[in-house]
Amino acid sequence: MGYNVMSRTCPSRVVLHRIGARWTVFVLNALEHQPLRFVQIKTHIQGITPKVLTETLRTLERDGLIARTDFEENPPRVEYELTVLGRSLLEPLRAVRLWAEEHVPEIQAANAVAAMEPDRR
Amino acid sequence: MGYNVMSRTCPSRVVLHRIGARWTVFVLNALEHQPLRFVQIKTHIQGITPKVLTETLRTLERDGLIARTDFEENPPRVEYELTVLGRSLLEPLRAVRLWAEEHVPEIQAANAVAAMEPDRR
DNA sequence: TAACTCGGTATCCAAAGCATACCGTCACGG
DNA sequence: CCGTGACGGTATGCTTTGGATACCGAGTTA
Repeated sequence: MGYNVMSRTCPSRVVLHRIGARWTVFVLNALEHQPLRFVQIKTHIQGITPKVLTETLRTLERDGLIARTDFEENPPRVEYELTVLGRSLLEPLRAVRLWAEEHVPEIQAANAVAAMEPDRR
Repeated sequence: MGYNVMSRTCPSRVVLHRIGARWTVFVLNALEHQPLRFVQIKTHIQGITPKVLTETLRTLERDGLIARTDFEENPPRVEYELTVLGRSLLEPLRAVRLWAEEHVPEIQAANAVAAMEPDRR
């Protein structure tokens, strides 16, 4: 398959940029074990604002990674869940997340060292 | 290890956001096989602007993922290469990149479907 | 009828990213 | 000795994305 993320016009470039979008990883991870409602996702991912969460969810839905179900009840109930496609992305992303959680000390150490070095200009 | 990316204050959150930064994946991938010079990286990653590349390189250097060597020659020669830490991130990231390259058609199809649906409001 | 819940918008501001032009140093060719 | 070019970036100005906070509409409950 002739896709190559390094090419400026390659569609895989777009896809990779989308995955890298600030909150994608967090949302997909939040939905790993069960469908969740808007407020539940927002609570789970501490610090995300409703506007950004809405945008992220819409994008993921358009890309076919999550499905949105509006039960049209009242008070409103809307659930988001991973699609098969979205679930297939979980494993690669989990590896990255685990790497992040494992290597925090090394990165903090590197930052500490860099902070005491004279600025390069 | 008590790190959890979902916590607002957790350092792993910062690390994960940094990995997800727009160009990190591309730069690390570019350096996979050998050290490269600034212009080589810029050529390899089509479409990145020099300003953004500079910022990305500085951040990666601060985080200890790449090393910068200035040979102080003339014309200037500066090489960037992965550190051991940076190299350890390659494998998780490669999985994500491959996923992106593999699932382009599905995502394009999902977008095509979404484009013909009436707007939800 | 007033308060509450939920799933968002509206508004405004800050930060990140992009396009383009330009710079300083030195080597080299003429 | 002067112009040209390579390299590794900066400078500038703009657009896009992200963030904080307030608010809304519908229906249910008290």
